[in-house]
Amino acid sequence: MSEKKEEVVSEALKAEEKLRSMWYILDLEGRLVPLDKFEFKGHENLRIYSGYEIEKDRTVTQEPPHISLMRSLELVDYESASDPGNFRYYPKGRMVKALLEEYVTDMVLDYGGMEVETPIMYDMKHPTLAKYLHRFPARQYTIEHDDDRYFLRFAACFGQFLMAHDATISYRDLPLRIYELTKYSFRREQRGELAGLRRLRAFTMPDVHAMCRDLPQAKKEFLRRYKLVEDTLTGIGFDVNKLEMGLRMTEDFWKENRRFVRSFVKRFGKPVLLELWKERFAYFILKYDLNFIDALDKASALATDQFDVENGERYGITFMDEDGHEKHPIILHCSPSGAIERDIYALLEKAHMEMQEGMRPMLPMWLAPSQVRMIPVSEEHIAIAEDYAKKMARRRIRADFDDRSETVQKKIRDAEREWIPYIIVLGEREVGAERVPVRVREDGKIHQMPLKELVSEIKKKVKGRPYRPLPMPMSVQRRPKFVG
RNA sequence: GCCCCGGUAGCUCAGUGGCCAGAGCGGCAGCCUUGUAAGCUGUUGGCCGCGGGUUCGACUCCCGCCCGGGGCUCCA
Repeated sequence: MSEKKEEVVSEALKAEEKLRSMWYILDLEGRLVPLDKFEFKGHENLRIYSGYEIEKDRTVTQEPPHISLMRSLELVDYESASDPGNFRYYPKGRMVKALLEEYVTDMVLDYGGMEVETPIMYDMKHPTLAKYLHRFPARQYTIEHDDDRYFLRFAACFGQFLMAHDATISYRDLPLRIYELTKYSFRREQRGELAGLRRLRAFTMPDVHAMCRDLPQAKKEFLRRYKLVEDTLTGIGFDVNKLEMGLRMTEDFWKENRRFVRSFVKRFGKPVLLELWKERFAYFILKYDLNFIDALDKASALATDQFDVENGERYGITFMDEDGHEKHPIILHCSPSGAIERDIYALLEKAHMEMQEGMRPMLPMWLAPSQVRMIPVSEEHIAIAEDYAKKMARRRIRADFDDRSETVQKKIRDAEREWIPYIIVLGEREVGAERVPVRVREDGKIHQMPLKELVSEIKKKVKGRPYRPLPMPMSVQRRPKFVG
């Protein structure tokens, strides 16, 4: 091969390959238990996450259930005209994603994050970045233009650090919290690692950094951020108690901060997988991630936070301390929800698992593309259905009406297949009636109630979450089919 | 990236080394005027993933590529 294309493989990638580390379970009593000694009974997901699974019979190797769901619900789809791992979002999917983006952003702003926006591509020759590239275990997309070579960011760190480098910061400003929702972060993952929405090459990641004065302040901030993580994941619709924590740190950090680490695990409330490194090979000395276990027993990280002791110096980020000396901050890197796409993946997988348990699969109420479907019994009732839908829309509820010339049964079936939480059939009996028959997906029963009551029930369920209007026409008749 | 499996209509899928490649769903047209998970009839619709090769003849066999899934690995 005369013109072999040199691939930029970061040193961190190579370093990781020969990394020496030890694995334990750190339990609630603060004991370090080697994996083969830990009693996993009652901690099945931790066993799966730890990779300590005894050969399970998986004769059927199947594709993750969220893949057919993301398509059949018309949320997301492959785009074969792009690079693999770059997806298209249909109107409903865009709405779900936008709501998640807004929600996570709201949470971070509440926490005190200052939202910024930075470029998505950077000069490979930039001295600071070139070094950082080699500290991050990811493959880049590169863009060449004449003699210049750029890479697409794989996280929000670059822009924020360069910004912080130029800022004048006093110790009084710390912890300094900077936030960006990267749309997108790009990582050119190995082809075989891509899987539906679980692992992409372009993804949307909220990234909050906190510049801290010293280790004690960083530890305090770290715990505050853990609350942000917990609240965000819970607010999205996850049960944090069902996630598994991976904690990684250097042996030195463990030795010097045992009490802190133990109390953190206690705070989490379950035993965690702990990886100890003999020496620091990465830019961080501690990191954790919260992992979701999907329908096929695959684990993938959602939220994460890290203690970075290297980039303050590498990027020349300084603050003026009380003693009049310039110092480098410790930087915490956190994604409170993990990638937004991955949240969608996890929500779909969760719904699938619930379906297997005999429940009707649903998205959280605030994310349901259509929350209420009005079904007129015959043509004469379309007007009332439309009227009711509009009434609800005025109360910021996503309601629509099925004005197609189909049987009531067919329309109900279709609404159920869309996972619509509430279905109301409207006919002669409902004209001028006080109450309407609401078919509630959650319990599968029909509840007679005034529209008003349904409005307040929905309001209660979506409280504190952002709102977006119906992402398509209110008339079901007037909607294209994006999939099948 | 490597190994294995797959790609046929918008969707799900059947099919054969050779006459015009099939079904269901969907779309469209008409009928029906519907009461809590699929009403009836008709009709439309296919570079059989792309390129090359073998062959009298390829959707079918071979090679390469692209796309998807699984495994290895890895992460948000």
